[in-house]
Amino acid sequence: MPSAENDKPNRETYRHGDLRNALIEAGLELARQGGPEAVVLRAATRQAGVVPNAAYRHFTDRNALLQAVSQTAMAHLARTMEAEQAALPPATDEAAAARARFRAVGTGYLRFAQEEPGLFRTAFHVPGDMAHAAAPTAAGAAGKTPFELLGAALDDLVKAGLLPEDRRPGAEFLAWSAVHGLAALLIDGPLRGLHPTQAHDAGQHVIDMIERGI
Amino acid sequence: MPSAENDKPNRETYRHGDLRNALIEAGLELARQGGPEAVVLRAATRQAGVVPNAAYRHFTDRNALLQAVSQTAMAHLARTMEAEQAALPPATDEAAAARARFRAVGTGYLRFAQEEPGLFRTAFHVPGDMAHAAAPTAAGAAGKTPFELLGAALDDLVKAGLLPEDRRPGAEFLAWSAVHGLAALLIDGPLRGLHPTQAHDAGQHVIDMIERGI
DNA sequence: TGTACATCAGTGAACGCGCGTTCACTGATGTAC
DNA sequence: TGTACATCAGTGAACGCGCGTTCACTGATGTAC
Repeated sequence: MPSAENDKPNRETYRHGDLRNALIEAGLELARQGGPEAVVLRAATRQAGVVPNAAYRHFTDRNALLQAVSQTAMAHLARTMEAEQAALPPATDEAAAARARFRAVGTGYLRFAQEEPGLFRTAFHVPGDMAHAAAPTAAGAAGKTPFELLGAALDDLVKAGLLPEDRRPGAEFLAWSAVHGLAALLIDGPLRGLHPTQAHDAGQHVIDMIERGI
Repeated sequence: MPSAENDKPNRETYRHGDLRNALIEAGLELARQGGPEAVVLRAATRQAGVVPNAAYRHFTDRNALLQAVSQTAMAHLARTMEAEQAALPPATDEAAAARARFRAVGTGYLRFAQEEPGLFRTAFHVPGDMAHAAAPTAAGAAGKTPFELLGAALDDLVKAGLLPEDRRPGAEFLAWSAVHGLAALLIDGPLRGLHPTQAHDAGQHVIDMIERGI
């Protein structure tokens, strides 16, 4: 039973065991450090302790690997957003809870963008076709997507009476634009290198604006 | 007197005449079609009808060329924003004018992003260090930057009494985030391929949100 | 429980490619006399 | 106005590199009898 990764020195057979996942994991590490361009097939196989062409047993080409890595990065983003919601202190009333959950969607999104800029950029990198921030993985069984989390939070805002029903349609794109834009400015725009505290404040201000303007 | 570009067939001397600008122009064309990654030194020299290493008479390396192209793309963005303002019909009063000018800043920004996605991405590509959307070119004498245009529009909003003075500080980052985020979603996000009309509408909605939420 | 065999994951070697960058060069241009 | 010369923009050839991808292979594994 070979361990799933880092078995370069001590693999007991020439068989890897779980190369597909090892390659995705390696790709994630590359993406973490250098974004989507850094997801290089040969580098991933190197990191998995395997010969370059071995990757072709599991991915039709480099782009297929990149796509898998991208989807995984997107899943990580969603998980971070859910974690942000899960960490919320209990709210006094349902309205306050809905509002806190909504804000956590944005805060989690921004947290991930700042803590994992390489993965964030990779998640939103478009290999051929995109929209997988919105659509769940074709291979089913994935958790909620970032877009779905945002939609649910907005629905709750309406239920709690904090957002008029007639403002609900299209609201996700307003909120998403504002938060996504700040993320971009923080990652490779003029707000790069902002102190995490200031970045957090900027995030709260943007979310304030969304709440007011939505 | 060789023409500035496309003189591959009919250059009368082996001297180019204005290679530096020709390379930037070629780089812009590459960026237009494929974004910053497409700004390949050899491709630029090819398009300029010159041998690869000739570029080194004018740029220390590939990155210096990319940076020059990026700055030019940013200038194009600013010019598009100014054009959007200049095309505004005369307003009835000063407040209406200020408001229209503010909205034109965002509309022009989004127009450029959608019409020239490759250049837009290149303008915001960070070669080493960035923030040149905010800071004027070191080599002086450039026009207003996008950031300066936005700042001026916000100042006018305050003067016209449409924005409380205490909301002015930091307002550029709120507005910028929202518009920039929409641009990103339109260019390589889930809103890609949106019909220009719908994209325009989305832009107006985002600007509405900004006006309300700022 | 033991043997024969098909499968297919990973090997080893090689390919062609375009890239950025270096070197020593040449010859058109502008300047000094 | 004409000649000698220094400058330096562009040439020509070459480099080493890492990349994605292909091919024919081998041998560990699981399955059928």
